[in-house]
Amino acid sequence: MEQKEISQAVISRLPRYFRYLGELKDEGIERISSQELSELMQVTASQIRQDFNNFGGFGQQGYGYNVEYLYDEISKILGLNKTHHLIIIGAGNLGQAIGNYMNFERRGFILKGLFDANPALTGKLVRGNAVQPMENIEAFVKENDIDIAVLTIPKTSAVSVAEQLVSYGIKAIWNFAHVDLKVPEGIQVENVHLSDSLMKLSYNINRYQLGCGSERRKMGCDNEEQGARGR
Amino acid sequence: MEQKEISQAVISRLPRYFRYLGELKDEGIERISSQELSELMQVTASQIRQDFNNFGGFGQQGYGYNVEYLYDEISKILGLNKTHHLIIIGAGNLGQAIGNYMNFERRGFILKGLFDANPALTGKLVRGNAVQPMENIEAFVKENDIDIAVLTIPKTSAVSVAEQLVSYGIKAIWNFAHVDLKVPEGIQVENVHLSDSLMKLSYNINRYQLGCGSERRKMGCDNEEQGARGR
DNA sequence: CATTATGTTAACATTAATATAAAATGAAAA
DNA sequence: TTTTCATTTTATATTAATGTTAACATAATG
Repeated sequence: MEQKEISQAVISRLPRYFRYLGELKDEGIERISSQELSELMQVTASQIRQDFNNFGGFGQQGYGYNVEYLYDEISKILGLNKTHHLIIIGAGNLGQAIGNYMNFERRGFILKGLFDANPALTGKLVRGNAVQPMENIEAFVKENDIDIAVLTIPKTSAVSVAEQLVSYGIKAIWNFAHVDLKVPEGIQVENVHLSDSLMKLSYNINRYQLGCGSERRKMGCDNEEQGARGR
Repeated sequence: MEQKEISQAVISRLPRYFRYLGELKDEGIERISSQELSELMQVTASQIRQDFNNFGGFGQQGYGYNVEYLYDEISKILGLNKTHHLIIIGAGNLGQAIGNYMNFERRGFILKGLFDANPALTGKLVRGNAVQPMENIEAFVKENDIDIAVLTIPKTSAVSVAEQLVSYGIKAIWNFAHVDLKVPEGIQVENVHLSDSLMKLSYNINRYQLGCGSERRKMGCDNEEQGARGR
């Protein structure tokens, strides 16, 4: 049957295709060619075709791609036709923000509960869910068929909490803690390291300001000063 | 001088190195070899050496890398020795969360102000900063030497607000709005598309559950049903 | 002087871009 | 109406570029 593993590079691009296709669909556009989509999204047409082809070719020669069909297929590939139940561990600012922001519901990600170690937060309502103490997690996960845990706690406790969650049967962790989690094979982790992202931005600002942006090399761009290295 | 462009793949790894080196430093570790770091970080030693070498070689043969020196160098490469002034546009849940979370201050990212179109939020204090109306942005940016704008507003207004920010002289945008911004050459944009990240997680859950995880192919893994394609 | 461990070159693997081939469309001609 | 045919546009194969890992030669250590 020869089904090859699809690279994460491709997967990472799917949500963006999905977003654009959703917009096209909303505009009532029925069909689109890789060429048109290419201009819209600023990626090469060939990459678009290659990406879609990984999953078996959704287009038709001479016609292009049917927007709605393609949208639905990508939706299935991403597993958005299934419902996921999630809980938020850490009901601080970020946890609450994510809880309240639950636009995700539309895509099948249903928030079922929030937990926090701080007793002051217990009972606080976030989008209709009362924050619970950490002790409740185990029973709650087992009783409510929870797939995904959102980790919005400080890094100091993140590793051990993640371990516990896994032992309770959680299948995936959306990790906002600034630490690398160690999980067994088969448990999915998606990291959102905000500070890493900000540092990358900082690098690019810095780099561009040194005149070494995307333009040709200029003299004096090399800002390495020769300092004592080694010890 | 032959300074080659460093790929974003490398840059993306720097913050993680930086994090590990910071931890080592805090533990009082003075030196480390690429081999040791490799085991700690679960990447190949050769990649570590290759990455560091992009910037001119921070180690010494027979010795390894001096933790503190390397930490400082990466810090400089990432531009963390410079101060950046930032403002948050959109003081909703997410904007407030980021504002409050300002651990970033330690790295030179100083929050100077928040802005929101909703008058109900005007005056609300977030980490000591009163939320201001959008009309104030222009003057504020010019008077306070603002580098970075954090965009935590709905996608409907994000594009036009980004354009305005650029016209006011902003150099970089940390974009949390779920839309692609169009900015002129030289303006840096770093996107944090949370829903994309969640969809990627969903894909991987789904994929693994079909038994097609990282293990060998199994029969019946192919869940493509042959539907009508084209129109 | 043997060992350690980097820097660097070379091999390999992956990803993206380009070129070619084939299928379907849609319009014009029979 | 049917058929032909040029055009559109995908799918596939090929080539090029990029990124990663391995190998090795060299320098410093102890």
